[in-house]
Amino acid sequence: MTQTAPRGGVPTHGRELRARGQQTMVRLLDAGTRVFADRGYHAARVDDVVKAARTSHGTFYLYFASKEDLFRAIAQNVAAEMVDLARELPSLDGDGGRADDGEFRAWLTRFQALYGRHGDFLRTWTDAEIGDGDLGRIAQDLVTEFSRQLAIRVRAAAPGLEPRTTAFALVSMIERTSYYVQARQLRVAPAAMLDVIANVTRAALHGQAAVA
Amino acid sequence: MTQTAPRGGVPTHGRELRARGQQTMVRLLDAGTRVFADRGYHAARVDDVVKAARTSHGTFYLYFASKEDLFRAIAQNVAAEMVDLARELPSLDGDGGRADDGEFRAWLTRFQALYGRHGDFLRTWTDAEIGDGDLGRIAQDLVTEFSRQLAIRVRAAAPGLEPRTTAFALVSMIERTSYYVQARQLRVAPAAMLDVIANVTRAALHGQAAVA
Amino acid sequence: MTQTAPRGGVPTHGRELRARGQQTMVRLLDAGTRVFADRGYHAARVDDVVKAARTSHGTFYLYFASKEDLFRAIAQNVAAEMVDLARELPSLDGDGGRADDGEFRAWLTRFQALYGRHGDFLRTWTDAEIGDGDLGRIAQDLVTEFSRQLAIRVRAAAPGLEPRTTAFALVSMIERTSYYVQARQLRVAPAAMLDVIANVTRAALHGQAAVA
Amino acid sequence: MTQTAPRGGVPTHGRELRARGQQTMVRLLDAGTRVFADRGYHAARVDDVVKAARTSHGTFYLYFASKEDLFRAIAQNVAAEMVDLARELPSLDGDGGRADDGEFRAWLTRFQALYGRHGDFLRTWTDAEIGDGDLGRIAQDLVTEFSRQLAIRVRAAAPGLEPRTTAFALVSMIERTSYYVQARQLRVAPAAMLDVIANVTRAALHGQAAVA
DNA sequence: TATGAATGAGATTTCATTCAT
DNA sequence: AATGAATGAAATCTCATTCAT
Repeated sequence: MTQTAPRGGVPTHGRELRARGQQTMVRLLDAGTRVFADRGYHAARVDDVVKAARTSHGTFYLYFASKEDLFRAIAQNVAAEMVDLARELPSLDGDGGRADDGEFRAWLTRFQALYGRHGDFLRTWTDAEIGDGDLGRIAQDLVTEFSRQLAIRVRAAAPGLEPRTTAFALVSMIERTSYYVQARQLRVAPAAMLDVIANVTRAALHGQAAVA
Repeated sequence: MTQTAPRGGVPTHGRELRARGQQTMVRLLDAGTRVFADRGYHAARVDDVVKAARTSHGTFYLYFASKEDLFRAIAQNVAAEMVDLARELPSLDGDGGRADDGEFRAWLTRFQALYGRHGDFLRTWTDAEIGDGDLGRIAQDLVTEFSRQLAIRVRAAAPGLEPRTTAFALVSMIERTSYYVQARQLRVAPAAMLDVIANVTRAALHGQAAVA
Repeated sequence: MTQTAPRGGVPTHGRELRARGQQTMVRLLDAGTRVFADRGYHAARVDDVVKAARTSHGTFYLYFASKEDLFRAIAQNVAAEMVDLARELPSLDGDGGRADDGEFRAWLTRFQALYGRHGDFLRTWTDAEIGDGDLGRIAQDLVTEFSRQLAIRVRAAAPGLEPRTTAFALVSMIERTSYYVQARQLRVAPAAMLDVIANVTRAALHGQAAVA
Repeated sequence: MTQTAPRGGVPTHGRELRARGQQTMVRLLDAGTRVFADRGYHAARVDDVVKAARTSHGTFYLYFASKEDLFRAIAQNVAAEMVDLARELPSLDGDGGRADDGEFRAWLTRFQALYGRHGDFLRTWTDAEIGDGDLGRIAQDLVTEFSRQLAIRVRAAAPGLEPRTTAFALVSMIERTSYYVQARQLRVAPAAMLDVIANVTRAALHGQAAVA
């Protein structure tokens, strides 16, 4: 409080780590992912994390400056994975037929799988985000990049549409359905959901009525 | 943003309320809505609420059993308003032309307005929800009812489609775009968003390509 | 950490207090004075203070924002008392004889008494002071005011001397001897110390050799 | 400010030190002096010390049993230097004129220089001292020896005075003014301060009024 | 019906010291 | 002789809830 001098144990952002250190850090990240997913950001205790990682409080703060810092680190990893996937969105061109549909469906499958892996964590994002600029920015960048990538495909596939807004609507649909499915808020089989998303997307871009 | 009818907010001990008590309760509900919207569920302090309501801690617990109880009361009011709106969804029939489009767009406008009023509060829902069954149920019921109402319209309008899943996808899109627009995560004019949603919906149901 | 909103329980600086509150605050100030004096600033635990005041942690933070805040409050009280005393310094004029000596010696007696009452606390000041601007300022103001008051008397009594520096040297002597006597670092009777200080002061101002 | 002769700093296990070990120990003593001076005893982190000495925690505890042990080692060195100086106090005899004044003033200059070198460290002494017998003794011994040496000179120079108490008052003045000047609590040029101290001392011993 | 005061369990974070290599 | 990693006891502070009037 009174202290302004730099803290003793500076958390590892850039510190060189030996094998043992690497291991501990991974254990903490894994434990954090699990605990945040299980309890949510606020209910998660640093104590839960260190217990899950079989280490001590002191060690935790050797690697992360705070609970928030750990969350941010995990969030960044997850966000990076998702951005990578967004960049691999296939073209949505085609004659309005099913030419490229297969690729898009394959991509949606991968998206659902990724969301399945990270969904529990992602659901806690809003919980953590409140009142914090840094975290909000990561989330916003993620949505923005997703929309941007999709907008590029929309522009190419359906020149008559306003690409940014359309992409944004589709991203919202894709993300939110995954969220709800993951959260089991509605009993819908992922495969059925995928069909519908693909159909709605095709219809939106090419005016092709979906077939059940 | 401002609460008027204290529907759902049952006083702690089931007491009958005189005029003065009514007033205090409304002040607390209003204050709670504001404070939760501003800070989120966890960051909101009971102290903030009682200060905003110009009353005391003691009084707070005369009307609500806990902070969560207050949140639930507000959430129920908001959910009820939204369910009311969901039930007024117009038919989505038509010849695939724009016959009923006007009504749907009018409804979307109302939805956006309602979301504009309650959005800040709704965004904190996830924050509060984690780890709590009771609150989760209100949210789930809301989504379920929305989907159910929309599914009814879908069944009538596009018999070839799987109504539940389709409705679910559209609800996701409508809700999430509103969320993002409200949260200003993407700069899109509400009107433009409305156009796109209406078009995507029409395309999804009637295979009519959207026109910018 | 994430929180920027004002805290719930704002400490009492200006808050109106009822009788009970007044009592509690006084109990905390008394307890703090005792505990700081006994253990020093760093070794003193908030827990010690609340135990001594027969109250709880929560209550403590209702009245003081932090341990430092409590220290500052006590320090200000003590400083104010000492400044009051400084302002009552008698004139040091005289024919070089003992005309005004009596008054000065009476004042020194009062100073020693005051230092006797607050000395244990004052000794911890340096301990607390490190790295904190606010506290340093109070201490500096105290020394400055003491020197200023004494310089006024010196200017009148011995026009040939540089008043500020001389006053400063005398204040140093007065303060430090009291400190050492209080801390029992040297076994000297307060009365003997007083004689010497009075003699040195007279000699310094009027060139009158002291008589044992 | 920089430590050279590691007098007093006994290695933890009484080991004999090779050249490399000597070097490391000196680096730690130097670093400790700097860090304690900068931050004070409590705020100084062992981590700060090892960083400043470009070594590790493990190594630190190879040379010193604890943080306090390091402080004590440094304190002993400083105290020894000051005691050496105290023993070189010149005679304060004289005919009451300025015969020996020059020597005393030269000594004061050396004192000020020494205080200038070690003052930042000395100021933290009180900070560390609280609640610890061992450290307190070093400080007490230092003051005692200073007073003793000065008392010898007083006894010779002014037989009519009570030597111990008078010496004690003068030591207090000399020490405390140096402290304040060093801490820049009052803007006084060291040279002006020296003049005043010499004058007050002469007046106290020989009843010779000071001349500005 | 209202309120100021009090509570205390529990959370985060720090850091001197020890361990294993 | 040296070191990076780990430890865990202990400290400060928070805040939903209850109490006494």
